[in-house]
Amino acid sequence: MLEKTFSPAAVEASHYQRWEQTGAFAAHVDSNQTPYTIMMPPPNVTGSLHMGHALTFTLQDILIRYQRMRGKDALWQPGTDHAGIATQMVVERNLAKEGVSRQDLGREKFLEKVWEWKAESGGTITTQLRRLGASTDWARERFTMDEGLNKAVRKVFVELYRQGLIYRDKRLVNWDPKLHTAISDLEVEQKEVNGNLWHFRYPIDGQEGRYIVVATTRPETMLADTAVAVHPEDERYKDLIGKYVRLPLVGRLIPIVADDYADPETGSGAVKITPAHDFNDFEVGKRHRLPLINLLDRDARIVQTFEGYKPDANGRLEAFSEPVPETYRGLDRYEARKKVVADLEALELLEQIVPHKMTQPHGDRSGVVIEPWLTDQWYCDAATLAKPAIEAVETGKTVFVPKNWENTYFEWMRNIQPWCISRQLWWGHQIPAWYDADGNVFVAETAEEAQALAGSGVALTRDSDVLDTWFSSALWPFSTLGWPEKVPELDRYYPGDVLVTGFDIIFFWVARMMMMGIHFMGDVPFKTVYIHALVRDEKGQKMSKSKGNVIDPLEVIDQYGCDALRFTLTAMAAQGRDIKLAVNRVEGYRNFATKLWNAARYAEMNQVAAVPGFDPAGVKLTVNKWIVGAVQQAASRVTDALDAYKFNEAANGIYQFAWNSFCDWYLEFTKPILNGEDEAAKAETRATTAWVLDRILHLLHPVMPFITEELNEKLGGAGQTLISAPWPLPQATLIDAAAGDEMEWVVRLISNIRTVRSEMNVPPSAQLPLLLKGASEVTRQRLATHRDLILRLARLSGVDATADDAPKGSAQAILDEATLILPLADFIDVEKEKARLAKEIGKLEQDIAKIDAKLSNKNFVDKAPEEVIEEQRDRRAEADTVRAKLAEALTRLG
RNA sequence: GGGCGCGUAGCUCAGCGGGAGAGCACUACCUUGACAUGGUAGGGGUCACAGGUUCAAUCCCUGUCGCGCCCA
Repeated sequence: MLEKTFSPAAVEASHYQRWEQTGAFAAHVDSNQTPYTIMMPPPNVTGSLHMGHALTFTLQDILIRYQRMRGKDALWQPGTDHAGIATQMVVERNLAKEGVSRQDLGREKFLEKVWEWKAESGGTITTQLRRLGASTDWARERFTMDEGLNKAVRKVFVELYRQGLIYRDKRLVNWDPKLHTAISDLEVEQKEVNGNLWHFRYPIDGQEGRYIVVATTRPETMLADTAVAVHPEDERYKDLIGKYVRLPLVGRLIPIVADDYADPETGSGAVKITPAHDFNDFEVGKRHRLPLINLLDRDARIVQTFEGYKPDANGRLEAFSEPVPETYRGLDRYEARKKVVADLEALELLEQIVPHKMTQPHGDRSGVVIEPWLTDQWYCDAATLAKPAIEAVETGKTVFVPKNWENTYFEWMRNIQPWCISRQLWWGHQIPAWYDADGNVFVAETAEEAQALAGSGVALTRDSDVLDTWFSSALWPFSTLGWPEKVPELDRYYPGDVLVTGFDIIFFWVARMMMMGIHFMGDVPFKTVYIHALVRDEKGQKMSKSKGNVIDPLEVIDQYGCDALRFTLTAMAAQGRDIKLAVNRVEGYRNFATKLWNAARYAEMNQVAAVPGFDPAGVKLTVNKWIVGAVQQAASRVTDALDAYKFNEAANGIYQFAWNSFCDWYLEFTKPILNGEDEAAKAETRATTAWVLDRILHLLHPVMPFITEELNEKLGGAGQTLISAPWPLPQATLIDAAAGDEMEWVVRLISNIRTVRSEMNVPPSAQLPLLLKGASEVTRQRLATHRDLILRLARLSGVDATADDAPKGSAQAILDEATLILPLADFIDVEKEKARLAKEIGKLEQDIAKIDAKLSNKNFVDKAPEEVIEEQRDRRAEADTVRAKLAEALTRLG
């Protein structure tokens, strides 16, 4: 006997363990079944499960469980990402508690510490994934720093280098002065801040007393100015183009150049150019072949000596150096700013300070202001790799769902910049490049090969930098399968079927997997990209620790059960809309689990048990034919929804069937049968009930795996675990339309009587007789068939057809051709019943008037399709019949 | 500034050319032999606003207002 309520905590762990131990999650590379692959976006190894994970992994798990039940050889490839900066920071923070820095340890010892940390704490997220019910093939779990994946990374790097798609370049990068590494554009967050535009007077060389005013948001960079730019059409400055300025504080002579970049509307219209410290200025510098002067060190402090680079006629850079005015050396960038402003003011070269709103780049990990900085870095020629990746989406080889995300993808891919792939970190894939004493570079997969390239005896030093974490993530769809080894998994599981992820990662990851997958595998990495929503709090705000509005999925699971959380996220996962999650929604769906549990409990109490060999096509009773057909409709709704990634429709489809059809009506309909004497009918009904319940468990299993598996086991489910059971495909032949009509009529009859009773305040305990006037033969037949359940559910003492008019003091209602008469003189308040009928009639008259307006419109009758006109006529006739009968009933009340 | 999306019942959201829907909340009644984490019935919406297309617009188009996100 089942307990009165379902206790998720008691069964979740044991079912999960059993699934995992019996190999239910495993893909079978030798199987004859069609493969179905989902590559799990590897969560950050430092991470712990948040609501966004809960959503994305629930949806992936639903797809995998569904396709597994459809008979596919399902591979859900799990793993974690080594997350370069994040992991290095975590380990450094731990070391700092012992007063040790990574520099104290040295690279090798530090990396040992990272691996130690990974062994101890790196399993947090995968343990939590198990609590979510994720049915991934754990035996195949990979880590982006695995030896195998490292091999893939080295091979890819070397091949791209040899193809000229990876190169070393001196360019401006986004430099994080706190973490001491370059970061990619995507790791930079633009934030609006209140700043100033400082207007400075720069003296024109050779024209005593004449100045040009430049406006800047970053005064300190003036020390490294190498030009002033004005717009070529700007009348104010036309005569100054080609002249020189004597840079204050430094004394450097710099040209005034004409460039469209100078906006006559902004500031003074003249802009100082610092090519080594601003991305726009860098481009201006290139156009005018200006020298680049580096002003800052890796901490964003003023250098001791300016390092300059002067382009020659071929654009090659030639190094030079210049002294830095002594008083600025070693100053932090903000101290330098104050001093520059103060010094210029003292020289009466500060014209004005205008408050100015601007956007400032911040490192997404460190939070500090990012410095554009001139360094040597490795770049990947993303523009070339992007071309076939764009084409693959244009031609539909890869499809985005919902489709509008293609725009985001195209927008970024068509304007893609060179991808800076080197990072000045220790934790990550070290770049497979070696240098000789002269700085010549040798790129090879191993030190031995590099040595061979350089020639024996040449002393080589390996590049100390590592690759951007996303470089290894980009290979995930094939590196996890064993590439570059030629293993059967590659043929079988590549390309994957669908990638499920949030839109925030389209650039970081989806785009890069597309580029690498197509380049190295010759095919797209996945056929579909399903982009789901972000989970927000109930007010629509992003969940964040600082706001304190975080809902912890594990706490929700503890409180309401994993199934309730999964169902909630699924039911709210409508395409194209963020999920605003409120805990009371979870409670509501927990109640659904309870409802299902109790339906099963009821079934058990009534000796309902699966009948081997039960044939749903062979049932005789109308009520059973009806529910068998309704199961098909539910199965079809759920199946179609899952195939179209409409997760919310799938959840609602099974919810409505289980609760509103099966529990609310079928179980109530069949109570008189189960309590009756007809043994054949009882047996058929028990068998049908067991079968329907079993179908519900199947259809619900992908969304609510635990309760369904538990009930399947408790009810004896044919000795098979649900996770491995076949999916209930809808069978149209099992739908009996006549049975459907008949039971729907019964539902309407009962609902009608209940409404009248309720509105007339008839006590629920009172049993009333029902008379039907004008009932057709079909209606009489139906009445006879379902007499018992109608009496029970409508709380009637009897039901009979009659030819007589309603007795005095009757309440009346209309059901198709028949008038329902409830003689309730003892209860009825005639005035109230009159009012009730009048209200009904009023509603119908409004409907009729609306339809009449349409039908009398000549344009409508001429132009609307015939079936629409016909439908309106039918609706009018029906409404009019009911209205007439109600009017008659009203008259009879006197 | 460019792009994407959203404004439908008190709340959270489906629907998307021909009868306004769900869950939660609310009101009334009900401890009826599965379930009060329940049952039955009910109230509640000029589908943001203004134009246009159409026989017909919550739905398509244009604009306005408000909100969110992404990119510069």
